[in-house]
Amino acid sequence: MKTVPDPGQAYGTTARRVTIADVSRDLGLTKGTVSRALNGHPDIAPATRKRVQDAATRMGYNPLPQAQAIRTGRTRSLGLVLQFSDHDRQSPFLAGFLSGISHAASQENWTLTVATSESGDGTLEIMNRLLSERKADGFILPRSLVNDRRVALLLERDVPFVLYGRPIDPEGCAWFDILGEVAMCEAVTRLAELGHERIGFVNGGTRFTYSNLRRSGFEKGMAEAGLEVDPGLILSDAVRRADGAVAARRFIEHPKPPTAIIFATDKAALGMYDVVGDYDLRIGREISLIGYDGIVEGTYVTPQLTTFAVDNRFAGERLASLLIQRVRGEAPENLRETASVPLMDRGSISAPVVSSSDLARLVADRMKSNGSKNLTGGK
Amino acid sequence: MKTVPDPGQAYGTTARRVTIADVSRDLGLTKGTVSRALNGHPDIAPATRKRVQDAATRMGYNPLPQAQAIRTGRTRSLGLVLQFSDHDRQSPFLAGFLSGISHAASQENWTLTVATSESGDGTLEIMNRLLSERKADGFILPRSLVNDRRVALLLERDVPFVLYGRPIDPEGCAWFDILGEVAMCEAVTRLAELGHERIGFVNGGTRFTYSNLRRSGFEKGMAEAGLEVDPGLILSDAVRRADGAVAARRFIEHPKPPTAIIFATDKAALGMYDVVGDYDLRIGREISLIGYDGIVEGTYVTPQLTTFAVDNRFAGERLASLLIQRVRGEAPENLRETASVPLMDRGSISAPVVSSSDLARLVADRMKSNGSKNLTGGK
DNA sequence: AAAGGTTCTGAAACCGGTTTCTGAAAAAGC
DNA sequence: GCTTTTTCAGAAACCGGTTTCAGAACCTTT
Repeated sequence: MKTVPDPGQAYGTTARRVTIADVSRDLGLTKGTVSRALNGHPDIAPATRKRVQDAATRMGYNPLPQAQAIRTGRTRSLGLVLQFSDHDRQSPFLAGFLSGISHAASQENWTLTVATSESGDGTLEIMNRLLSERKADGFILPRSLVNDRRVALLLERDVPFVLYGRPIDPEGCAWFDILGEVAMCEAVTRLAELGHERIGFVNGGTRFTYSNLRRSGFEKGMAEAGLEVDPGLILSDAVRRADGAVAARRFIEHPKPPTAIIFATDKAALGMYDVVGDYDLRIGREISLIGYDGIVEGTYVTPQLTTFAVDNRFAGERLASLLIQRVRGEAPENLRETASVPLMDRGSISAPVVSSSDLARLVADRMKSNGSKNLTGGK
Repeated sequence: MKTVPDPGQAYGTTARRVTIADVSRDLGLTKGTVSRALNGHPDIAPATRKRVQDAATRMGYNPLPQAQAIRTGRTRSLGLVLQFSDHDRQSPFLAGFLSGISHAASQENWTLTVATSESGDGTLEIMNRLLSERKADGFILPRSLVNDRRVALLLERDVPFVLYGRPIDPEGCAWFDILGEVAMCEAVTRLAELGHERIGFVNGGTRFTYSNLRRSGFEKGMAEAGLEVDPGLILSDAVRRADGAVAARRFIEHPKPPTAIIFATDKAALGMYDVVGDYDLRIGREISLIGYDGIVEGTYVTPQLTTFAVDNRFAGERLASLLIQRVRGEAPENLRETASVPLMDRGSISAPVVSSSDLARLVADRMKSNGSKNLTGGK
């Protein structure tokens, strides 16, 4: 016959954990009274509550989350489902984000359950599983989508959640977000101050809610600087490095090329480094470049990428804190925060050294002399 | 008075989950019998077991992990405590690693609990907390250390764990590891075939068990190639980019400089790109360079870094699978796996274009003409 | 001073499982 | 054919909590 380890000390020599029965016995009260005292029920006399709390502290009592969960349905754990599409398999932002979440969660004695998926359906499926197994009391949803099925699912099932990124429809949603539109506006202002007049904008994925915001920020900046927005100098859906490279070529070969380009994501911005060599252009000289995200790869290129340094650790902390409040019953309307993000000039912008028309001439000459495509770069 | 939601449908309109009582009622058996049947107890008749299993499947019954946990102490979740030292706050390997773990865990209906810490003490503390709250049945320990207090703790408490990286003392340990020593050996062989004779080695952190292995692999490769190991061409404890930069300078300014350098980590290797310009040297021409890890940053430098492409997703999958087996009772001796790692030549190596002595002359000339330090690079 | 309200704690059921203990029926032994 | 053993399912306790319900003791009110 199998010997079954005493679950109280499932792990070898570990001291048996102190249970609510121990506390109640010690005080001469019943389990129920102790439970109600610790959980703040109003029908416990203040003096009794104090006695119980003191005893719990003294005896080192901590309720076992699982035991609570079977009755309450709550286990004090945050759910995070990361969706790695084929591209961004490597999200360097993760480490900071996770440590932010985990840090804030620890403060309140919560934990973090992480799952990953490869598709939207997979994400919904795994969320359902985590819910049915009660492995998550609520979810942090990274990257708000324009049409976000996660939100639909969670709203319908009345499960708490917090978005990283503002949703289209705020109804029932709590969120933390970074003011990307302010950043984009500031980027334009900065470039305009340097003397740029033709500024291109390469937006990110239109399925994300951030892209509309960033675009409007760009347009606001242009308006404030008194510059005209040329629709031909706006592209979108560039999320990968290769996308950025393609966009960069489009702009560089434009009849009236921009002297500065703003990218809504660093990854796309980095694609530009892959192609400028083909045109004998230097970033931060003939053509200026501003990204957004602050990923570390931006420090490996020359000149380093000027960008907005998003603090993902902070974002993680705030999201975790907001979600915990949400699970505890706070209304979503009271759980909405935004933060600004600082511009970090690392050398990829400068005052324009050539005008747009001179730039066009330079490029034309270069392309003629190059003839066929012994060009590097591209995908 | 607070209305308390029926825990069976804690989340709004969700259908009530089917419990073991539902199944037993349906079959006309008792809860105990159903439980024993599903858990493979030998005292259940095969026919009965089949009936129960079929009914469970048909009715969509899944036991609630928390309810099981309070008796068994197991909750089917893997623990992962990530320790981010001040440096490597950004570990790009994370995404793949996590998705590997999570994927393998999902297969078996397990989940992953992630926590982070900033120090060794913090790591032990959070592991203790996760254990006492039964949020983890066992742990995946990234980065085996020479003196690993996590292992000591878990062995003492008899908690299952799996190491990423072979430990010094195998007693009681299960692990997955990549044969870094074979890689280092192969790196030497490759460089020797190209004609290099003076090869430098910049090792990683000596607190990690991998560093001894990689160094011995380097030495084995040198011996096989019939090359002499110059102790002056071996450095260690280079883990950050800046460390790599310092090491690179040391080697370049060596009286008999190496024509090729092998770094035990990509991050350190990338530091070399920051300094070669100061000496008018070109990587992949006057000086060859091989890294190890396969981090994406290696593709942003020119020429791209030749390195060993570690498959962290695969590692995560194996580790999760091994840990699950370990929790289920398999002996650690049977849970030890290693894998090899392919060399990925992306352009930072070539046959030597100058000899070591010519290289020394080049560097000397350059440094003379440079005089004071208007050098970039450094920290 | 009696009636009616409050306040607070105990007792017991409950959550969804697992495990122990017991005994009836079936199989095996002689 | 009767005893002994084995097989297998039921009954009930248990895990560590939470929640409901009932009632004693104390306050008000009239």
